[in-house]
Amino acid sequence: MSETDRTDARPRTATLRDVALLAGVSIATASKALNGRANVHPDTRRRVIEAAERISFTPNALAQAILARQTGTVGLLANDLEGRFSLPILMGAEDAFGAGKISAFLCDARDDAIREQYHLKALLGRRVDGLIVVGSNTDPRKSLGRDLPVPVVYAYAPSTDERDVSVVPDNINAGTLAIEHLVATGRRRIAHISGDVNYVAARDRAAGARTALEAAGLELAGDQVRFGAWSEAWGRTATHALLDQVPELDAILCGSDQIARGALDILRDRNVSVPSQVAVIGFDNWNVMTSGARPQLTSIDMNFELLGRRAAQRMFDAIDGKPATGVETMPCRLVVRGSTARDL
Amino acid sequence: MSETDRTDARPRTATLRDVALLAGVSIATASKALNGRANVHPDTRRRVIEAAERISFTPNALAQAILARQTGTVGLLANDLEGRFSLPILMGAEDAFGAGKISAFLCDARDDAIREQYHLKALLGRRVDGLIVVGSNTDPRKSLGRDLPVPVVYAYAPSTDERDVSVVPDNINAGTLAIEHLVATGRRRIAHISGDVNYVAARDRAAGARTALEAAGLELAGDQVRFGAWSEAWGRTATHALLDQVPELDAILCGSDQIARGALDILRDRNVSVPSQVAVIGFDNWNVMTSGARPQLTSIDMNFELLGRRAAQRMFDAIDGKPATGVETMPCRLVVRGSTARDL
DNA sequence: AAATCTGCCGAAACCGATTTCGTGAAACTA
DNA sequence: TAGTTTCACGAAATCGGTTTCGGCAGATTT
Repeated sequence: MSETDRTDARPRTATLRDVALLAGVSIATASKALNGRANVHPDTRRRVIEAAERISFTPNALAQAILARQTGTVGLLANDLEGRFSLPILMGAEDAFGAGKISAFLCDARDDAIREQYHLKALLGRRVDGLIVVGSNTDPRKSLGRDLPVPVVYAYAPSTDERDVSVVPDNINAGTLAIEHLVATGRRRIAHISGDVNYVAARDRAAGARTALEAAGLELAGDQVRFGAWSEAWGRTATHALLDQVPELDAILCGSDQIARGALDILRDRNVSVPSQVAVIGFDNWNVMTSGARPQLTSIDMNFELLGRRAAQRMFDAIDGKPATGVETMPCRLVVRGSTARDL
Repeated sequence: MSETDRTDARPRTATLRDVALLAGVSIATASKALNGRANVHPDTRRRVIEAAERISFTPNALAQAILARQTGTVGLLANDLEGRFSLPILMGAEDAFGAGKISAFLCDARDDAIREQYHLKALLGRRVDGLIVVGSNTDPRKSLGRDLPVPVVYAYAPSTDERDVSVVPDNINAGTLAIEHLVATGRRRIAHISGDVNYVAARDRAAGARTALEAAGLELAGDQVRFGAWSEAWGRTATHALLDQVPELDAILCGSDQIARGALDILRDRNVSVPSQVAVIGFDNWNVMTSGARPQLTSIDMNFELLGRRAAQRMFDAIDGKPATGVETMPCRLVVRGSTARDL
């Protein structure tokens, strides 16, 4: 104990050689004993294991990796500064990796192609077994290329190259889910405020909503989707205009939780009761937005953890066996709260 | 090109040996040529470099690390599921690591000691050069121990062991900054709503605020700090009670941006004008909270990136040279927006 | 007693790099 | 021309593990 006390003289980490020496066996035998290989006498094995514990030996994963040609690491190449998507995805991936034989490098390229290439190079140098690329939004993004030495899975934002593997949330389904919920709770005059029309996510959600409306024999209140920005401010602006134009509406489908927060604020300002007069629903199920709202906000959860798990799964499939191709969409999930449920 | 087309037969990654063979030199010479070592003929060097590019050779960082006894990796052991703190800290650390010679493993222990030990073991096995431990709140946390083979820096949450190195935001200073700003803008009857009193952050901010109030010769409006929860709901509840008890107040210091959002909502409900009648200020400067508020919310930024940079710095100091000890506090930063500035 | 089998162990090769040191040829000096 | 220096290069050791293969006891068979 006294020899580890000096903070300024870190002792060399124990090596297998040290274990072997201490146990009085060869390095080869020590290795076999610790890895549960056959043809080691029980007594010998016990001695080796004790020796290893005594000097708290931890096998050098680098040395193992260089032999096995597998590092047990993956690279997570993210572009969303906030980690809004990449962190849940990382969690999901970590779960999928199982008991944790795998560690993840997290890099943020900040939507900069140069930085991305840079990190890519670094990750390949570290011989990651695979890569998960997380976009900053659901718009398709440029492929990293098809001649990489490791499998790549694109999560959240699909690759533009159809031969790549992509896993994305099903925004169309999300729009449908939202409308179906509103219709099921008796709403008939439903308006739609969304974010930037240049985003595929905005258009897909709108498309899904339109389909569901048609299926229910309804028309969109206010004639058209009001595209704008992904902000509370836009939610407020649009809701004002909407209420002026369509005073009789009984539900607002909002393209994001933030837009929904804006809508809720204006409804309250104008003494429109939620949910009794008007229901409000958002997308993303971002806890910080939904739980603080008055009333709490019903939202469509994009299932990022599921997305991450699936992406990890796809990576493994590619690593050992047959790689898939194409874009796989993952279902979303309705989370009902006070802004749509009259009896909550 | 045709040989890399087959997706199901990944070619072995190029090795230095391949480069040497292709350039017609020995492995040793190839290494020297690529690393800019002396005593290599210019022509030879050129040949080697060309060969390396031809087969897009990337040196195996694992092999390098095993020799150098330095992996160029660090472990980030986080506990905040949302990544609210650990991600900015990771960014700051990445910046501090310079041109990117260093990659970071991100692990989330989810505030579970078992999981933490597990990840710790894995990271040590991968021979990280150092560890940064990020807590889920600013309360002191248990040390990982003093007999680890690598330096550890605790960020956001300090270690309970004073011999460890910790870098935390200066919550006392944050409270002072907030009050000074309110006083400087002419506020005199300032109330304080904060979060869970069990959190050191809440108490420290309150202490800093009290000091600044006394320095200005003021007393807290409403007699005492109203501790509660870190939520919008508590912000609303407390603001209601506060306005009933102290109708003449002209500023509310809120323990977090979320509490501040709640306060703003109630002020608006009760037709109290912000900032002309009452100023509101929050902590954390969480963009999603501040920018959507009406008016936009003045807040104290805890400088997480700076924190991360400093933590990384401390780690390097410990790696090569003299390790520091004790808790270092980092200054915070006032960000003025419409909720306190009459002319914004 | 000789021949065969079995179980346990260690020597050595290997992974992919870096670095030290020795060797041979060319270029210099005397 | 003989002796010395300089330069370019390669053989080999090294890092920390895993795995193959051969050898040597001791036990079993004939």
